[in-house]
Amino acid sequence: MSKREALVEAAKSLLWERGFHAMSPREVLQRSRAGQGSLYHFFSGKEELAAVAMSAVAEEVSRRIEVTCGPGTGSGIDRLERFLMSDRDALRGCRLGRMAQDPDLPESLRSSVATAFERLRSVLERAVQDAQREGALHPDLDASALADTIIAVVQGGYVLARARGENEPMARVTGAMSALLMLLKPPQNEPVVARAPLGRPRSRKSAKRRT
Amino acid sequence: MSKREALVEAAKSLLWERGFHAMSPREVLQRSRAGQGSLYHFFSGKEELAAVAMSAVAEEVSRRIEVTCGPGTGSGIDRLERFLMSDRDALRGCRLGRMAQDPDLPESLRSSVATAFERLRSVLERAVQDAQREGALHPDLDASALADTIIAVVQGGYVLARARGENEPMARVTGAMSALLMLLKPPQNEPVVARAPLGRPRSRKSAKRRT
DNA sequence: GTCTATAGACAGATAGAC
DNA sequence: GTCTATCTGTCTATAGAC
Repeated sequence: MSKREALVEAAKSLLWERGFHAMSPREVLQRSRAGQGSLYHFFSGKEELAAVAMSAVAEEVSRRIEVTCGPGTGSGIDRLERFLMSDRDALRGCRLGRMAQDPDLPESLRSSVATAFERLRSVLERAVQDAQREGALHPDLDASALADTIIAVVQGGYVLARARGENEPMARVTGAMSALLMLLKPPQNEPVVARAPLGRPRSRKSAKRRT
Repeated sequence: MSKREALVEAAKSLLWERGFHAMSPREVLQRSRAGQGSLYHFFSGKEELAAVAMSAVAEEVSRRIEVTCGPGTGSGIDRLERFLMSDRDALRGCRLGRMAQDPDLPESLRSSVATAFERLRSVLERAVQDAQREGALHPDLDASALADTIIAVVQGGYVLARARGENEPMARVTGAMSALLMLLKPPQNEPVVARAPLGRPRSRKSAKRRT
């Protein structure tokens, strides 16, 4: 492994474990067994190294989701279920979500995180649409918004898990969300006459839109 | 306002805006117009000041939720709706959730965050139970897990909003979650004969439990 | 109680030899 | 390309005068 690769690998693990500010050149150098010279030879400084590392992480995460939950890996509802119930080390935190919450995060890293979340939403949106087509999910649901909501539940699971210092809240909320989806099968095919309206009249998109 | 109060107020705002590590004594001192002496007279150091500030924030947030969404403030479903649709400056971030994600956060601050989330869950769990009693929400749902899931959606909304650099994802996911709840009215009262089972057989609690 | 001055450690970056 | 030595700034904390 080249020194450059070693530096990026060290940066990736440190970003995950300790965040951007605590990813000091000193520690990166120790882990990668490279000297200062190498770091500043390949990169303009700490930020560029971190940006390259973050970009790699985003690509890895995106690709993995696409492979495991993309179209062709099962029914829509199965893919949603598979995503929700993936094994997660909640206390370790999400490599993407944690960065998003860092107030000091430079824009060069944030944009990678944003792109990864976009790709993830795209995969889940497709799964929701398939589930609706397959009759496993209520057709009135906004696929794009529901996809983001499923992502939000997982991200929130990380937050609650870290707050409590236990993994349990993650399984708790992903399990509940999964149960919710199971309850949301559309009305049965038999000719149903004028069932009660589904919730009060409201736009299916978010009701408020700020700025 | 005493110097001590001024220090705590400065710490509270800095924790929110910039996080724990960036809350430097230097900046706290500038904002509070106190000198180094005052800080180290009232507190053992940065960490103790931050812990006191965080505890105050947690208390404020908890109390506000209890006042606006607690029992006696409307029907269960209205209280859940009110919580989900509260005005939030998503880009500014959640004072509690952001701290939870900080890898460098000392235990003395984390525990305050944990307590606040516990109180919040308690308020929402009560609202879910009331909604179920009032026939506005499906009785099969686990009230405690659903309460945590609603919290998770909001926390995830913050993450997605910050990742994208826009407020919009917050309204998007809270709106979608709200719509989901509206679809989850229990089966109508009319004697329904043998409707299809609600989702596949599964425990209502989280399906997996780690550790 | 509150202040200023200063210590000691480490951050991020540069210089220059090999 | 890779190294070591060094620079400058900031961090958290302490000292000691008023």
